[in-house]
Amino acid sequence: MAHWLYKSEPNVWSWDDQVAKADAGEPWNGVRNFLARKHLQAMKKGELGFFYHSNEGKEIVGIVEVSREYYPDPTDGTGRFGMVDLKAVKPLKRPVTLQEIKQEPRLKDMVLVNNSRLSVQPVTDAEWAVLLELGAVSDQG
DNA sequence: GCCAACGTTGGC
DNA sequence: GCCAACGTTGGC
Repeated sequence: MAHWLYKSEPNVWSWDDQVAKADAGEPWNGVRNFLARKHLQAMKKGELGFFYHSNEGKEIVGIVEVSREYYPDPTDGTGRFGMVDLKAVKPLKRPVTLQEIKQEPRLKDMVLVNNSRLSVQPVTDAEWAVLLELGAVSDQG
């Protein structure tokens, strides 16, 4: 099962906003980048990802799950882009900061480190495990 | 607030 | 199909 990472500016859409939606979930609209779209299209319902706060916080704060697979994004007038729905699963027991990630040798190849501008990123199984460890979360597969 | 990096657009 | 210009992102 693939894993993902979603970036959001907390003053626009924060982890707390996501949690408030509970099982209803929230459309992850607004992606206008072809590589990010490719990742959205590859997602399967039930796959897990990290929720990352960019600009403010600069840390991974929670885990989300794909609750609806790729479908058209009504906010895109060109009709080229789509989105998935995400629902909050659980917060990390302790947030993992970008600084920590950069200092961890096992995470040196993370997309977050090497292509920080990509808003939807794949996370490898190995990276996923390390981040769960740093976030003090043990029971996610 | 600055600026480097990068993706997209559009003219040729 | 190239590439310069432009806009945006996001760390600092």
